Amino acid sequence: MSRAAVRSNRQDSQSEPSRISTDRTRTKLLDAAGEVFAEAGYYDATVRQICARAGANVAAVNYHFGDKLGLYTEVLRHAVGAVQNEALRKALDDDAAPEEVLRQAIRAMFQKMCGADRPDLRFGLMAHELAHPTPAMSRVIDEAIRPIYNRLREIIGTILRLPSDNETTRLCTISVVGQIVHYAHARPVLAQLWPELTMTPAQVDQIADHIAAFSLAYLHEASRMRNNSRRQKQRRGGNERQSKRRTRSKTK
Amino acid sequence: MSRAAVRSNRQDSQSEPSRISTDRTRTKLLDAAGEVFAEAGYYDATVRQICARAGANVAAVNYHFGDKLGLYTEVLRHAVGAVQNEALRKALDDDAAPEEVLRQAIRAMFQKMCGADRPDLRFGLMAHELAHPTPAMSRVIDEAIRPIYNRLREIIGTILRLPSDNETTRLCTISVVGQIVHYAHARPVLAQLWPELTMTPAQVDQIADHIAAFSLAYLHEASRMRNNSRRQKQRRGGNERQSKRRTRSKTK
DNA sequence: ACAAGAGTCAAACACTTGTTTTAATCCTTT
DNA sequence: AAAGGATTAAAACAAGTGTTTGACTCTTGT
Repeated sequence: MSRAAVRSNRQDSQSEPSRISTDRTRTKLLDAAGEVFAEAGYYDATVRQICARAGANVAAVNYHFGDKLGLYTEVLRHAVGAVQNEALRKALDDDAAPEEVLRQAIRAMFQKMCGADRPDLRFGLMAHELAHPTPAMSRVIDEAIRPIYNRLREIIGTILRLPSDNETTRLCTISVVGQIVHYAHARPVLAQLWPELTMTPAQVDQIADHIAAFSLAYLHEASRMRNNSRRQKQRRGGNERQSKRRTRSKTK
Repeated sequence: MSRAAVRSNRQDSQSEPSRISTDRTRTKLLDAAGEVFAEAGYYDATVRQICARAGANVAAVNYHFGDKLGLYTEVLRHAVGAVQNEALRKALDDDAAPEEVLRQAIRAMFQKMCGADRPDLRFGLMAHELAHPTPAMSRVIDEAIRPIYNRLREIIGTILRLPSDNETTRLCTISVVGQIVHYAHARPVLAQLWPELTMTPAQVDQIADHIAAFSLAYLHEASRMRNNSRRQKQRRGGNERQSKRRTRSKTK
């Protein structure tokens, strides 16, 4: 207990030049744990499984990280810090039309979560944290989930012509990510309900596009309605076509 | 082992009038297991927890049901068979406009999954099975999930003017239930992202209505587009305005 | 060179899980 | 009332978990 505690506090003095030595098993442990945690989640992952993949002894986890949760926490720090720039980040920071940004963001998130290629660490952790929160849930949310959620709210708020902290904006954001996450969560169930759902790369793109189209229908409709009512209020006769009365009556 | 096997086969001769005796602990076990399984899911639920709530001995589970999975299977059979008629069933069998049926169905499902009142057994099992499938997944899907899924496809297909086994119909159905299930799955995460999400009865209704409106926007738009293109194809010059070019180009 | 400490390893520990055993109790039938 | 199977109860079992221990290297600073 004492040695482990001392060792796990070593990160505080990481700037010391004295310890340039091995640390190889620590790194291998971190890599293996990232994979296993992303695949199986915190609870189903076992330290023996992680150590086997890392080629290390069972005691290594406790020696280097104190305990299993310490390892998980450290994996988190690395995962969030390292992979900050990815396809999603690029899509989110693009300054194209907000509709196109949203479409690309949905595509990126969906591929990361459901794609055949090795699952992204962040999204693997996110998915499992959603289904089965760990003692580190707060950190996962604040460092991995909330930034994405906030950026999505900005994009969706722009399309809706509403502030990003508006209630409708929030509900729509949850609707969008809910659709995405559902495929990741319920994949085996959906596969049995609909065997043709094989998640080939082409199908992944197709589903992502569907989610985007499905969501944009409401976002555009709501934006249009808001625009109309505001224009109606201001009584500015304009050349803008307001042939959307039909749409509104149908929606009511 | 032998006695347990014999005992668990007793259900085959349930029509015999000879065994009207106790069976009380068996029933209490079944009730307690239903609650615990619906709350915690198959894996997190422990037989000791179930037996404690039922006031029975640990060995009772294995004596009456063979093993934990046998108990779970039996809980399933009772849950599906008993509660076949509920609010959702009423909503799904209503013959109002399909939009209204869908709205009510969403409301009923959402309340069952996220409402404050005691969670419905079926939906509790469904939710956990989605997140963490058990060896009985096939049965849960076939007996609890697939009927609802098929009925939803019929309703949504009607609105879309598409057959219920059409691909778009299936994708839309998954989008609808994905939104619903997401609130059940990710409740703690959503609560931390948005503390005002307290899931009061009023808020539950509000969210359900949002999901319905969000989904109906696309369903109506797609139905409208299909209608227009078909009319366009038939070359019947009409008074119908086809100012939907804008909508379509935006969707592409 | 050599003592001190960092790092590793096999083994064991403490605990929880589902399951089984063995004996005691209950209840029906004769 | 007695017999005998059905049911319960306490305890132990076997396997899996995270964790700790203590001996064994190997490097390192003096």
